[in-house]
Amino acid sequence: MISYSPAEVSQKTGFSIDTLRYYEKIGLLYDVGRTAGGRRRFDENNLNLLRLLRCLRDTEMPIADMLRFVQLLRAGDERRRERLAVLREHDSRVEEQIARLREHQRLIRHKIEVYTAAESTTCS
Amino acid sequence: MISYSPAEVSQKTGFSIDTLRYYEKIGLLYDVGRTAGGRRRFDENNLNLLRLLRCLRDTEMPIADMLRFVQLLRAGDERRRERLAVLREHDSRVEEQIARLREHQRLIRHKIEVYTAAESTTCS
DNA sequence: TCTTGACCTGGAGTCCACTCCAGGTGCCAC
DNA sequence: GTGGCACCTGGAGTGGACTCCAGGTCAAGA
Repeated sequence: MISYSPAEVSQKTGFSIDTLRYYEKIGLLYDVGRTAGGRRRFDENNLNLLRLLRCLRDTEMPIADMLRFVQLLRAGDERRRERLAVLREHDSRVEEQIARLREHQRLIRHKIEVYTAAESTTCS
Repeated sequence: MISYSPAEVSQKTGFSIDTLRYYEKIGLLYDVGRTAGGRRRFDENNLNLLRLLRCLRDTEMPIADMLRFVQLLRAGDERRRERLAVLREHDSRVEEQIARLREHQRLIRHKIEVYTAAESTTCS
């Protein structure tokens, strides 16, 4: 099976090597292989998990929640429903997040228009 | 002119009273009135600025950048173009942010389908 | 064989944006 | 005039998520 060095994984996932070590230490990342000399070797499974963690992280899921999710993952099929629930709930939070951003963008764009129209310094 | 107590402003803007004080201390919020006894009284200008700060904050603008923006605000009309530039640039970052969220949402939704379809525990 | 760069560990340090605290004062209703 | 709540200040503390460090090891090329 193909395996990857920390540097390669860092490059592929955008997590720093320190972060990879940190995630492994706290249990977010598991089943990471080692060479005889003790160096990490990451496989496709590790990479796929990291890609999912990247998504969850970038959509504001706190580490503690990701940890619970990973525990459900490791618990196997009997907790599939719970994993599903976590993701569904998170998905709707992402939806709200996007809506909020759009809302804020509206005001920012309004300000842009106002400044483009060259008015006074008051914050109207 | 109508003015508001810290508690009212906190309620209206969603910033805690401590945060209002903090923002004033670091210079994000300026020209806040006081009663004879030293209590803050906020006016419509303060409120409008806070509303804008809320948008910038919620769209991930760091405090340091907001501070630069506020300095441009206070500098008056001659720096209107720079304010405009800051907002335009930020607007496009918000756009990217939304795009990234959508992208991540796609993977999350894919996972949801996968789990709904009841498969193994590997992170595929 | 030697060098060099990537990697290892545990633990301390950093950064950001607040949030809390102690000790004191203002103000309004009763 | 007094009780009690909202508010004041400077400064210390917090939480989350890394990031850095010292001191050592591994491994591939010259």
